[in-house]
Amino acid sequence: MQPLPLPKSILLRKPWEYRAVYGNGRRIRGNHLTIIYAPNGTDQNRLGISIHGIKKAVTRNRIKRIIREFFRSNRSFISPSSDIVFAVRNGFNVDSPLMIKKMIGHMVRSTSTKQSRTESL
RNA sequence: UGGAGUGGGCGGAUGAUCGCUGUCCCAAAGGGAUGGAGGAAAGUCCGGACUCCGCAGGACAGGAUGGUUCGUAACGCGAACCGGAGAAACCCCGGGAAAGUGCCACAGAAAAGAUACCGCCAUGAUCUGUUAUGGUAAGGGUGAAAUGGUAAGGUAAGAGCUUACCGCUUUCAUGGCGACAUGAAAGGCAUGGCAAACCCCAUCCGGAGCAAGACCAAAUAGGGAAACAUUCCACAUCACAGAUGUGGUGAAGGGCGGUCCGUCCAAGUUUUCGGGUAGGUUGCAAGAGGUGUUGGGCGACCGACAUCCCAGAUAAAUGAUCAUCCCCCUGCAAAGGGGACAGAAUCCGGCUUAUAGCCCGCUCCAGUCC
RNA sequence: GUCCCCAUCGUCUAGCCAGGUCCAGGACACCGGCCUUUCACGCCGGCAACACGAGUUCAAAUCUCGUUGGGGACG
Repeated sequence: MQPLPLPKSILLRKPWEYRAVYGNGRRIRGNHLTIIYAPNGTDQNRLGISIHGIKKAVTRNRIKRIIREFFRSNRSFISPSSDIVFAVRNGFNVDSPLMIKKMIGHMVRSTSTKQSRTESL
């Protein structure tokens, strides 16, 4: 394994940063999960996580850690460098990084094919 | 052996790689060392520490607690004991209803110092079916609850009317720090229930809470002050609306307009001051601390000595993968699946609630054998 | 994080403080009937709820404790 650090400088932390992504971003919808991303002009992706409606602190922390772990190992899964927000809603029951990797891979692939189709048309 | 009750403990382990984070060291990027969730971190139900505000002293109001004695910084917590209830252990309950007010639906005669529905008894009347008056509260009936209980005597029938025992009340004696227990005497029954109804008694409590509080401090708007500017200011004169003269200062912004003039609009510009927002620093972790030995105490707990430092994040760190082992389930095996409840946010002592599985101790009941 | 409040038919609510006549009342909605040529209006009837679990009490929507859910204040 090569080192894949995840410092705090590439995490979204302030409310206005999240608002900017929500305002200008494109959305990919999944099962109780929406990925919103907007190009940020830097040379790397930045990560934000928003969890709604999950009351147990244990599950909330678990989801946050899994998403961070996925992002750490797949830093550039969206091609132009963007600010990416994972918006999780109640009912999200993914419990391992492998599951989320499959899920997000599926989501990204379907949207990219759709985009390429629309572009070809 | 089976069942029941109750108390305590554990809450998967080790290693590797990649990440996050606190502290320390080398220090220019960066590197190294070391630490990194719980018994409930939860609910926020109590009690404190800490911080700010308030405060002569006292009383009232309001709130909380409620057998006794200890323990504790304190508590609504804990320990031991007392009483009640109860096959047993255990669990549970705990001031006052003979200070006052209030309530006790329906049913019932009557729901608290008032009385008699069915009854029982006596006397009178009588058409022999009953009826009037009086006595009585043993029995029946109502109800969640009915005016001491049982037995004997007694009586017209009955009744603490009398007696014995039990209960109750009062007084005394003995034991105990005390709650209370035991014994004796007297009274002759007075005292229904509800205080998680108002209330009375005793004790305790000032209010807010780390988003407390302290410090540093952008941008924008607004506030105070000063300077400058505005057909302005100061002084003098006049016929006092205003004009003139002298001196000072300065001719700045926007709209109409080709430009000047003109006209309309706005009140500004600069400096500085303090409050203070975003943001940052601090409070912020050595403590009513843990562990071991030992002394005191029935125990909760307290003392002495030694030793250890054991999370401090801030859109908020403790994670992922792999390997080996442990426990449980399925399976002949190989193998597969699973390992609860749950995540620190100023810190402690409790309570309550959630919790797969496992381990240990004590008590009671039943059965079998000796 | 700290501190508060609330929960009753499908909806809005009364009753709770002072427990009993409450298997819980009213309005709108819904269903059925009457009226009308029909609809509406009106009249009559029906359906339907005390968040959950313990406790106190003879008796709990009401009093006490806990749980769950919902909402609010503090930067």
